[in-house]
Amino acid sequence: MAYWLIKSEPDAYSWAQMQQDKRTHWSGVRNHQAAGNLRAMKIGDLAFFYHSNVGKEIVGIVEVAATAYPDPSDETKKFVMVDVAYKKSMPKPVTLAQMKSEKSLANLQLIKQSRLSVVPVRAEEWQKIMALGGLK
DNA sequence: GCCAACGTTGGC
DNA sequence: GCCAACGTTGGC
Repeated sequence: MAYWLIKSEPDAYSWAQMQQDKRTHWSGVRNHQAAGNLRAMKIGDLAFFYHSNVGKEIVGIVEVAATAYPDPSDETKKFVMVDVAYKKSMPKPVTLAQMKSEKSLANLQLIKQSRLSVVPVRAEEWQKIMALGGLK
């Protein structure tokens, strides 16, 4: 099983909305590298839900519920989307500042490539962030 | 095919 | 509001 981190601006689609919807189409990705990550997702993979711009923190966890399929909102037919389902909220949101101050998270793709909206997370990074967020 | 100009994302 | 990073577009 793989781990990921997906970003959303809360003004566009917030965690509160995700909790309400329970499941949503993760559409609108228009970057080939991010799309490649979407294609690599498997059912049951977990992803952190990160609020970019406003908040700049990981607020929850979602589970991949459908693997990549064509994004109908993309006229070029090149991009895909996945479905994700609400899993749980972070008892304590983990901020970007917190992650940057952790030496063990120095290689986070989120930090190294801040503009990418779908990034992989290593297992050890996942565990570390879970602990920071008050889970397990 | 190169590269300058421009647009977008996202942190500060 | 500014700026760095980086992707895309279009002229040549």
